[in-house]
Amino acid sequence: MANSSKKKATIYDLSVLSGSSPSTVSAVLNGTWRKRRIKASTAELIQSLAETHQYTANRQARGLRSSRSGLVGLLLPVHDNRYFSSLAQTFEAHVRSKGQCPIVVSASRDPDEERKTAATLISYSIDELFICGATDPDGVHEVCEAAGLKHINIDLPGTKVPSVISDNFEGGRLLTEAIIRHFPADRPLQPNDLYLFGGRNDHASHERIRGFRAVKKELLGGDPDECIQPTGYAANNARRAFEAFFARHGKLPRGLFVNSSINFEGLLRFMAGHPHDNFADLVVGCYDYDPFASFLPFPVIMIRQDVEGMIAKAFEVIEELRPPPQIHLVQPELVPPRTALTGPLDALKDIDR
Amino acid sequence: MANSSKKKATIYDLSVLSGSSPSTVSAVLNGTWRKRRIKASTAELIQSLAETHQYTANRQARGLRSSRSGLVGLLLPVHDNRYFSSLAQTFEAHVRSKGQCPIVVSASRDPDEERKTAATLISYSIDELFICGATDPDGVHEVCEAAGLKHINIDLPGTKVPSVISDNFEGGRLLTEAIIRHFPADRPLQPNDLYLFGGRNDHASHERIRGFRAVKKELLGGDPDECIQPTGYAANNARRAFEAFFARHGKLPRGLFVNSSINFEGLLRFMAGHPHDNFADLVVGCYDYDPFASFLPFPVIMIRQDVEGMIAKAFEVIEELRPPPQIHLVQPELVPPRTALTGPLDALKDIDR
DNA sequence: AGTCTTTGCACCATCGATTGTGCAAATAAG
DNA sequence: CTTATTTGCACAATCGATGGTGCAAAGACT
Repeated sequence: MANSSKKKATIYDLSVLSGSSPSTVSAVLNGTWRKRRIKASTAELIQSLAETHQYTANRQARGLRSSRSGLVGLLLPVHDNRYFSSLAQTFEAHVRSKGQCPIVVSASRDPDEERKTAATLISYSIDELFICGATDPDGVHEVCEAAGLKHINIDLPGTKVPSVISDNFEGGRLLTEAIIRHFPADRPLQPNDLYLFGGRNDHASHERIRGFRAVKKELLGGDPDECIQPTGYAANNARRAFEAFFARHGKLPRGLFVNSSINFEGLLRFMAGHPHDNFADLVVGCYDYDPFASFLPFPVIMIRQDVEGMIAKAFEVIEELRPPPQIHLVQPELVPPRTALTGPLDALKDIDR
Repeated sequence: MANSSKKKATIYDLSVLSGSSPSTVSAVLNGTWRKRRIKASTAELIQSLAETHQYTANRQARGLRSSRSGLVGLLLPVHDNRYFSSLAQTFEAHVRSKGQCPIVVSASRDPDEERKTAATLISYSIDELFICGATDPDGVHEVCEAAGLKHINIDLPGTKVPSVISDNFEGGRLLTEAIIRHFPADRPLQPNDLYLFGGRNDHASHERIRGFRAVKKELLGGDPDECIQPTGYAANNARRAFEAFFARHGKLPRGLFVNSSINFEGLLRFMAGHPHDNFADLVVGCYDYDPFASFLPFPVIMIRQDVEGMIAKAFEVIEELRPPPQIHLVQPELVPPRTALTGPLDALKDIDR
């Protein structure tokens, strides 16, 4: 409460204290002082003053002048999901390692909110925007383009700038094949036993479904259309779809391809209301990885997307000068049942104990 | 590419276009124009110009002048965790509903990084900071205090400003009692059968442990010290602790109180390496809720913290003038096995299909 | 000693919005 | 028709940092 009082020190304060001009102080504190031929002793004086007075630059002022902010944005569909939150975690680490400040915001898969959110971020002069899982990536692109903001798509592709996404076709194939092969040869799956639930009208779902159908036709020799049940990315929609199926058939399909952990939660909600033994012969493949889901009391085969790989690739591509609007595929990984993989949190050192 | 070209429109552009002064334009666009007695027709003209030229205010300039930014910060330990990410999700909705912009950042439970991160946020002139699960809340407080920034603690309490946290003592009691009562009367739990794994040297763990020990002594009549095994909030530490126990006793305790889903993941990692039948008689209580964990092939009793309640309370308290540094307890909820609860995502409308 | 070069720094405009103040023109009051 | 009031807006300082430019003093060189 004494001297280092209420208001933050500015270069003007330090200018008075050091007897130098504000511009000299600025140059010293932003590192350009050698280029400006400031004497080392002057620099040291100012730096020590800055230290004792706890100077930190006002980023709004700096950003206003330089029209950069040091902020890097990540636009997510939602936070509350292990896939997206691990993307956020990994993204943050990358941004921080470049000395910038991550700003993670969600837009609920609403195209309108996506654009508005992007506009808000732009009004803070963010330096780059990573558009992740957007429902309308090209709509967000327009907004960014108009502001001259560098941006890139992740998870769901757009057509105007590069996109880094999972190889959903291959992942869909892998998962479908694993589900089918998980059934013993003496009780093989029939084409009508294997359903895909979840997903919506987006690129990822389309590709996964394409992979699903291709493998199904190849291995089971049939692929009825009704086996595809898109439900959107909402747990309760998925639950209703399972209820509807159950109402019609008195059971679930023996093999389930569940498109995303959110839809899998819908399956849980269904299960909570039905006796256990309905699921004795069930094999679930889920396009997403969750360690707890992997240990459920029926075989759960999962796909883990390569979050670290996607983020790394995205940072690599966004640094390029004028990258073509190309799709970069990153291979996902098949995870057998009862597998506990490590994640981004394992990279953190644990502090006490 | 035509006229609405590369650079963003400013009040000066609109000033020229409208024939008014920049200050008039500013007043019209920030809503203070009535107070400034601007003619309605002038305001309408400027507003329509702003519309057609897609004007959005430069927030850095506004923030510089007004020393407010419209940014509200949330400092998290980590993103990649359902508890914290649902806090983020809920926080975001609250901030957005107030017309401000949420900025969610994690600091890895590192006290030093917590302070640095807070300082960074402050340099962007954020308006408020919610300090969630900080290892050193009072350290962050110093930084905020020095900058005159309103702040509040969530999840882990500090001593300088109000804190909104779960009633961990009560939650610990509830969970412990539920674990004990889950065992049939003919094979009751012995004091040596019930262990607590996980947590660290923080307020939450202390309180949960206090609740655990109180109930244990009360219901089981004993409470050996070795039954408390703090492992930090790291999955691999927890795994090692389970391995160590198993090496000594050839089995796990029949009853497990697992302090957080992160530690529960450590249990999964342990389980992945051991045959299934080691867990036939196991009951797990976990201080955290995860829908998938709730359906694991052994009874899992969970605690769900009232995320919505905590966030709402925190926003309520932070708006008060000079709130005393008091702890506000929010009651958590006991979740029986095989329960699929809804979460913040269920509030979102699903767009297509 | 005189000229040229280098060193070291100060000055000032600038980024875009906000806001206190001042002052004409329009209107009302007498 | 004159004075008082209200209306409607422009002016200019300000927030804090940046970076181009200019210029005096110190040093090098002939």
